[in-house]
Amino acid sequence: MKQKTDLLQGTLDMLILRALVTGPMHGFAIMSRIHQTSESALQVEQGSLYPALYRMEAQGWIHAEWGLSENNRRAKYYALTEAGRRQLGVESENWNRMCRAINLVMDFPL
Amino acid sequence: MKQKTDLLQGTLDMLILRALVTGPMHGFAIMSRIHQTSESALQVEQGSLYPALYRMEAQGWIHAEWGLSENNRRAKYYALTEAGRRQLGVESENWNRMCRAINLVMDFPL
DNA sequence: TGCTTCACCTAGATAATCTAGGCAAACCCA
DNA sequence: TGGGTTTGCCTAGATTATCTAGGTGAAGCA
Repeated sequence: MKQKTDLLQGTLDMLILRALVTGPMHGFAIMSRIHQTSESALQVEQGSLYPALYRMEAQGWIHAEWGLSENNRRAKYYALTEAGRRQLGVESENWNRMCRAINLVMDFPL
Repeated sequence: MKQKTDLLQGTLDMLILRALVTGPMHGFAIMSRIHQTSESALQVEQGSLYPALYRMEAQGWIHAEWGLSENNRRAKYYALTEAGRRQLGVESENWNRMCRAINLVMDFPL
């Protein structure tokens, strides 16, 4: 049985980029942010998050820097780059297009 | 580079089930139907469609029967079962929940 | 001292979809 | 009659994203 918290594939990068628009955050905070703003409907697993952050840093969409968290623990802060901001635009548009297309099919008159 | 026609993973079964609500159809027709009703935004590949149809028949969501197409060619007609109709409800609800959740994150105030 | 929470990391499994082929019959046209 | 195009079905293997299930270490608290 699938978990209801499974993400739609292809949306994780977009969600992370979107979370970072408000400013640099560390991985753990990104996780909680997505969980909270989605009203607990979305739960990103750590095993998905960290590889994604790596991928995205390699792509140049985000930039990492070690720092200290609010709780005085070492944490890696990720910040959106210019390329990341552009990528967010692309993915966001793509998402809207897909959403619309699927809803066209779903709402097609019987 | 990803094709813009790539489907969001997890939505294919739902789209097929939805297409069949209007009545039994063969695979080829399901493909065109989805393409048309989505205004060409969605393009299901045959290599995705047929395995999906098999999966879904094994699950008991659809029932297949050989027949003749409008063009007088042999074609396998798929019909929605009762279980398939229920499944469509489940997946449709799930899709709406996910959509809403993602949009909550995307539209979160800065 | 020991438990819990925060925070990061990774290997391997899982599963959905796509790529890229192939087959056969019907129709059309020369 | 023969060849090309369209219709329609099928499959093996690659790709890729995400999850599962483990792990580490340091901070804070009792």
